[in-house]
Amino acid sequence: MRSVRIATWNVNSVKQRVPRLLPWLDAREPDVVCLQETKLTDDAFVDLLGDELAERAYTVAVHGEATWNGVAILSRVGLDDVVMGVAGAPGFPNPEARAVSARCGGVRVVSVYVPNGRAPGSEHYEYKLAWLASLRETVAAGPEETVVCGDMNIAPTDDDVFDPDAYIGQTHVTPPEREALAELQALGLRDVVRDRWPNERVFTYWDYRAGMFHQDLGMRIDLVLAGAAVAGRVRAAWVDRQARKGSGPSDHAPVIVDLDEAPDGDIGPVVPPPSAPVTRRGSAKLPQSP
DNA sequence: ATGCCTGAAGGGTTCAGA
Repeated sequence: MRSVRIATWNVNSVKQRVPRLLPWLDAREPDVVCLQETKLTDDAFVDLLGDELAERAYTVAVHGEATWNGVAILSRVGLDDVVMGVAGAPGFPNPEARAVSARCGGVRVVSVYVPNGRAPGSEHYEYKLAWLASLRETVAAGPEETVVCGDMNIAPTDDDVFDPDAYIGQTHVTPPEREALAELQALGLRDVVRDRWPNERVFTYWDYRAGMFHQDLGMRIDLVLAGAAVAGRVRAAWVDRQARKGSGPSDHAPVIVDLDEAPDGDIGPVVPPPSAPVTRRGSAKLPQSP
């Protein structure tokens, strides 16, 4: 099969983001797109975008609700075995639309919007940890050919925030959150963007306020976590900062990952992918996939 | 003054986000 481009993007209201989402789809031509914070019911999503997506050959799996949360997967390389939500996951207090998964192009793709946590020690924080434990249990059923994509609402390390001191006492950086993420990754999932840019300043979220994006004061909380069979195919992995610029952006940028063709028959050795293009610190130029 | 933006619901404001 041909190479596959997978992207994930917290759009912060797909209704507000239509003028950015459609041109972005046309420019980047992703084969699979995981969306988060769609903030629409399934019917409203299909009414809003069904025709536009069909014109672009995307099939859609939506799992949404009014006002908050909401996830989706768009695919033009097949969309089978769709599963809404995470089995056994807690609600707050009722179940929320925070996960949808499907088999796309031979890969089990999971689009997730992990609970925010609000304040360490709060009820919502405990909910976040419990929800992550359920996600881990579900992924554990078959991590090899799985890719978990989305807004994890956790910065994996201090290198993933602009200033660790600015986050003392905040969610997204506490040891229990990072441990929950590490336990998910311990199933064999690779953080493919960090693997590609081990020493770079890479963020995916910048607060709307106070010119945070302009100053590149952000966090890396939107991740692509790939099982071994997927991680071994990664050819490029980058953050599309262009989509955070200009008028009417989401506060998150998309993450884009290109996979080589799946090997035929035997899997063979898992070799490191060729080195990615280097972006200079402070450069306005985007890392481009080959 | 965590609410310097932004979005949603709903009503002249509040809550949520990370």
